Amino acid sequence: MVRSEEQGARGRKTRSARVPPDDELRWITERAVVDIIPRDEFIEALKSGRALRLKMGFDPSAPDLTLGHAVGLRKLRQLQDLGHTIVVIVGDWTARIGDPSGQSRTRPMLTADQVKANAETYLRQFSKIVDRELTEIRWQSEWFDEFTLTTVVSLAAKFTVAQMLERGDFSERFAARKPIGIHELFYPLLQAYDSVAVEADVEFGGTDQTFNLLVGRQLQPEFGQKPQAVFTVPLLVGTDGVKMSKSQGNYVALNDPPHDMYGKLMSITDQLVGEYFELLTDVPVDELAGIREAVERGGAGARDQKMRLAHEIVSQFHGASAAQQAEEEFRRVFSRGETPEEAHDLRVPFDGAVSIDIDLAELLASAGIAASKSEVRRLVSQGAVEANGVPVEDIRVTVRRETMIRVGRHRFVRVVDSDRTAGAEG
RNA sequence: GGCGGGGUGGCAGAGUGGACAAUUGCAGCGGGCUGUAAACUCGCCGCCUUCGGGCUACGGAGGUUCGAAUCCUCCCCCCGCCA
Repeated sequence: MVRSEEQGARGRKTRSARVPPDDELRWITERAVVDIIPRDEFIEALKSGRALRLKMGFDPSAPDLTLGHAVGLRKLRQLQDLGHTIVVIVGDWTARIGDPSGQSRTRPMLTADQVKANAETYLRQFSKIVDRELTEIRWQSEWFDEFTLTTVVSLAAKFTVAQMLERGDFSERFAARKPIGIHELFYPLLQAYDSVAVEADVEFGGTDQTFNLLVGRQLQPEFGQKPQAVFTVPLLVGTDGVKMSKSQGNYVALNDPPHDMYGKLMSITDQLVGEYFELLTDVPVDELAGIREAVERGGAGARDQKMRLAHEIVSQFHGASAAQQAEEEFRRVFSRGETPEEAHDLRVPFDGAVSIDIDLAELLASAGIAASKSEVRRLVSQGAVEANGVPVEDIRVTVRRETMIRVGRHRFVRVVDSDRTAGAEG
């Protein structure tokens, strides 16, 4: 019914947006931007004061959003604040195909329930950056469920194999005689059709999406629509300086608790600090050069810049006081080597005794702190485990209530009396 | 339809009858040094263990053998080329 008010691209009710002053316009179109196609047209559109429909899609195949996603979402937020409309596409169909970038295999089909759950988690994280209330959320199944073989074939008929081979990873695989599934060719097509379905004015994505976004731009005129502009943002590099990806474990998730997020940001390589500031904070552009220099000089100054970065970013997602706490905790544990304020409690029955002997292997493995008992033995033999600051030499240790056990650099657990805890709760 | 290549630990990729829980690289984990950076360095990296050893593993099922990731049979799966 939303659609009925806005029949067709030309008949759509035009709403207005605020026209940004020049400096803001420059921010929008230059900072954290790789390419805008066509640039001039996009800028004209922003100046026209007409509310644009800004499309961004996601596949509900993996529920965790990372700081990498935040780059594009922050851009969308900026535009949303001007009064433009964000249209989020839940890619419940494309998720079944899996974006063929990389040599990823065909993913298992997700059940409708999984998709729904993932989409919900996604949107919750999404809302940390953009205003969900003002966002139009659309599911691909709204239109693709209606598709027949006829529709599919005629859609496919609008593109050629040569056009598809323009895409880097396809042409590389083709050249290397590596397999390319026919269904993979449909990924860009379906994504492109989304743009038609929602009448997108602009589509956003990381640079790895450029090809897909352009296919949308090519397809729209076939349906009598004005071709969308294509807006690409940089891909955020992972904490270790390599491409950020979940399988590498080098990402910062938007859902990470404050101290984790803070810690991960403190562990990024120095060269990344400037980039992270530029892409993920509102720190003014003229300060960026100074930050980069400070980091380059190394030492405590570099660390301080990193702390500022961590503070800035944690504040965005968890608020200033959480950021403050995370920072204090960081200083306490890593700068001063003290034990953390908070630690996961492991409940052990003391049966009234003051101290008891426990099997660390059993305890840590069953609590999920270590992968297996063997691993605990290894850790102990390598001197990686300490109890109340004293290295543990045997997997059998004597502990008292509140004994703090440290595993490696940043895993802490506290032994508590399960009897007492139970009593206190009841 | 014809011909060929291949399925080994998170990945890549050796091994082609015993010395293989399986070379090596990457990733990961831990110690040292530091700024939870980088670089460097040392160690670990299937599970269980009373530390003697035991168990499970090289696509699946059988078989040959004192002994199989390695040989044989059947099956399943993947890939390329030609038509």
